[in-house]
Amino acid sequence: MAADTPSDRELEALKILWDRGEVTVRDLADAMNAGVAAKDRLAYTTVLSLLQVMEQKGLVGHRRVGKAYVYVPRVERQSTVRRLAGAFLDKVFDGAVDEYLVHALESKRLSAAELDQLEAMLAAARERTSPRGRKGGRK
Amino acid sequence: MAADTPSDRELEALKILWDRGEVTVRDLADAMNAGVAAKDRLAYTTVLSLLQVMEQKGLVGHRRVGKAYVYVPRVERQSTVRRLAGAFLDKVFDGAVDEYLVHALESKRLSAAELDQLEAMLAAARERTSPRGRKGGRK
DNA sequence: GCATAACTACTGGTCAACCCGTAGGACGCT
DNA sequence: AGCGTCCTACGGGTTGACCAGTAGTTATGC
Repeated sequence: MAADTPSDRELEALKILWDRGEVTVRDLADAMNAGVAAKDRLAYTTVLSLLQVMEQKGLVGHRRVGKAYVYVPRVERQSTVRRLAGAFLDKVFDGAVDEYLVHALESKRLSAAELDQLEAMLAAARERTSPRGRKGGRK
Repeated sequence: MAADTPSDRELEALKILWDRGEVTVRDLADAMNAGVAAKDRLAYTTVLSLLQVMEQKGLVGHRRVGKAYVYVPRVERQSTVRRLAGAFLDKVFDGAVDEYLVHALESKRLSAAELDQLEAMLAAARERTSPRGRKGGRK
């Protein structure tokens, strides 16, 4: 019962679920179809099917409210995203994080604010790796 | 003809291709089966099929050498990986790089060497973002 | 020449993701 | 009760990834 990993569409649904806390099928269908070309919109029953499969995977749960079901996420955003990122890392870079970050840094242009934030995270990561004796004790 | 994006297995093959420059079908099959439980090994013809599909996608090319084919990559590692990373970013984080990096940093433990390397890259990224006027002029 | 070994081409089967229509049930309104 | 509306359940069709066997082809050794 380890809660399967979401497919692309399922992730899309989960993002909305995480955002709203809970949704009816119609809520989700509307959200997923918002701003989508009419020809590419998903049918209501398609979204329903998606949720049913997701429930079987342990990704969501539901309860009855009136005549309709209300769905809630059963997996955390944090852990889910982390697992996806880890899998991606292994798949593409065989776990070589540095290279992965190079591409991340190069593929997008980062704002100065983002860079500051990253620097802070790097420092934090450094702390975590060697909680003590840093040599170059900068900053 | 934009050279389709590789599937998981195809990426696995491409990594070997990039590493060796060129391979015969047998080379690749052996490489992919190295250190794999006997029951999970791929049949020779499976690898052949994989390469044929990859060729159709524009990912590899081949030439005849003796009676066998020698396959070579037709896509660059750099651009391929970059595209995969970009797609992953959009899919999981809607393109929010910073959050993506947080997870990267947190999901794996980084060595001190990796951290140093990252710091250097950060500095480089900073240069790129604002080629001039750095204020805190450190280092 | 001819058998043999290794290679390629082709076809097919399985499975998951994805999409949707139809049927049937529940509810409210008149 | 009858009807329309909205909901869920269920079955099915399509596609791409993946895997592998069979048949035909080519080089090689004798």
